[in-house]
This record gives sequence, C-alpha cells and structure tokens, in this order.
Amino acid sequence: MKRTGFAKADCPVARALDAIGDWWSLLIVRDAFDGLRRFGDFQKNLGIARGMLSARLHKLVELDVLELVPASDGSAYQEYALTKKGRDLFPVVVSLRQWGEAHLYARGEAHSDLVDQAGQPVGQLMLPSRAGRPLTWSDTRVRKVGARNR
Amino acid sequence: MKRTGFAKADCPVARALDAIGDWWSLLIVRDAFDGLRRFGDFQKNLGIARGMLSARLHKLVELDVLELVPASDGSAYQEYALTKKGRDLFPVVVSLRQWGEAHLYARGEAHSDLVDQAGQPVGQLMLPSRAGRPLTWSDTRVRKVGARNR
DNA sequence: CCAAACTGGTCCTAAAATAAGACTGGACAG
DNA sequence: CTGTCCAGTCTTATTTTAGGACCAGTTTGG
Repeated sequence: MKRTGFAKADCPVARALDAIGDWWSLLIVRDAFDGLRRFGDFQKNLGIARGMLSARLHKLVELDVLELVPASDGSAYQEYALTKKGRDLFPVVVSLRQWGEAHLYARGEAHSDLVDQAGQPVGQLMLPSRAGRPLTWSDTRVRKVGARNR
Repeated sequence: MKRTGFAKADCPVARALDAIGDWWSLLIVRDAFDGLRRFGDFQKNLGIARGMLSARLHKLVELDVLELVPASDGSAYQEYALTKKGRDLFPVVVSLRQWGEAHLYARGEAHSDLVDQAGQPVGQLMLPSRAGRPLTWSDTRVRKVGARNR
C-alpha cells in the first residue's frame, strides 16, 4: 500500500503534485525564495525533523529544483540554491500566498506580505488569454489527451 | 508525533498548505474544476481509497472549499460543488499545471491542455505590480510581520 | 594547537497517515 | 420485492513522519 503516485499522469497538475505536492517541499522552496540556503537555516526556520529535511532536500536536488553550490561565505560547506526550474515555481508559491491571504485570515489578523522593490504591494496573479485578456475559471476548460486523464 | 501543522502561521503560504497542501485535496479541486461533482466520480477518476476520499471531501466542506448541494439530476443524492473560496483556487491549480507542463514532460510527450472557450491555449500566469507591469521573483520580497515568520 | 561548538547529516523508534478491501444501509430500477 | 447502485464507514497492513540519539568533518575561542 505504497502512497499512490502520479509521476506518469497525463495531467500536468497531477505530475506537479507528485513532484512537489508534499507537506514540506513548497515550504522549503518558499524559504529559498526568501533567501535561505543552508541546511541549518531551513531546519531552524521550519522546525522540520532533520531526517525529513535531508530527504526532501535530496529529492529537490534530484528533481533539479535545487542545486548544491559552494557556500557563499567561503567556508567548506555547501548551500542549496534554486535552479531555473525552482525559480519557475514562483507563481505556485504566489498563488498559494494570495489564496491564503484572501481566505485564511481573520479581518485585521497580521500576516507577511509580498511587495515589490519599492515596497508596494503586488497585484493579483492574472491568467491572460492569448490576446492578453484576463481569464477566469469559467472561461477555460481542459482539453484531454488520449484515453485517461489521470 | 502528530503531523506538524501551520494553521496559525504568519505566512499565508504555510496556512494555505496546511489547508489544502496534502496529496489529494488539490486533485479533488482540479477534478471539480473539470466538472466532477459526485463521490463516485471522484473515486473512479482518482483511484483514491474511499475512506481517504470521504475524509478529504468532509475536510474540504468544513473549510468551505466545497459545499454539498442537491444532485442536479433530481435524485435524492447530493453533490459536491466548488464555493467561491474553492473557485479562487483556480490560480493555484493553473500555476501547478503550467509548471508541470514546462518541466515535467519529455519533449513531444502528450498531456492535457488548458484552453479558452475558443479552443486557444491560454497564456502564462502573470504577476502585475500595482502599476500593471509584470513582476518576477527577483522583483519582489516578503515583508515580514511581527517576530516569527513560521 | 586543542577543546568545544557548529554543520550536515544518518539511524532508530513510536505514532500517525494511507491503501485496499470488506461491510452497511438507503435509493432506485425492473 | 429483489438486485443493483450510491455513498459512505470500519478494519487491517504498510508506509510515512516526528523527534531524538548519534556521528564525522569544520570552524571558532582561548
């Protein structure tokens, strides 16, 4: 009864969740966007069990979401840095952030905030049609391929 | 050793993952966007264990992501429908889809596809600054609140 | 230059979550 | 009425996770 996997699904959502849809991976990636790079920093900030963290970091490296690079402070240690593939998770993290902000906090409750370089709050993620007009869920549908959609 | 929770985190990403960041919830929501509404339909399409599905659906209802409504075919059964809060997960599902499409398929490998009503492929999710200009990960930072960021 | 502390892990155990299937009770069709 | 469909619940075996003990190489403080 191994946990069901979706690595070979036809649906990109299923494959993406199979890769980074566990409890910790996206939090590690979020911390990486915040500038964390060392094993100990992730461990301290997340409070994750060291064994879990070790396993997750190795998996993320294997997936090419993170890569090991020499420590930036010149020490003999190594650091975990986001790759292009990892940086491309930015919209995933932002979408979760915006949904959380909108629906998971009581009015007035404090939370961290995403701002641009000028300190201005950012806008909402927008899905443009090919022509550039904003689309909502009701404007789109999934074109299935082959037989199954799993 | 209960699974660590983030329901009270300052970070909206952590809260969002606490709510819907398990292996199944987002796949159920994806199927709901595809029009599935009945217990049996979700179960068949996902291949999920019935007990799991039952627990997940109840949690999603409790979270107000789904709601129970009378069956649309006039039978005595009920259906699960997306609420506003659930429909607001659209960008989350789309961001995962686009990341999966871009990074998880071999060239030429078939996958399902998101298109608009005219059958045109949609564009990439875009994060606008307040002024409407596209932002990338390096243009933004998280403004922390209070003491902790977990 | 030696001891202590830090870094980045691995290994072990107990508890919790998951998968898979058996079982149940109400709805519905013939 | 009888058999089948629907929407679950319950049980059990297996896997995953949390948390801590342990360990080897690195850096720091005196």
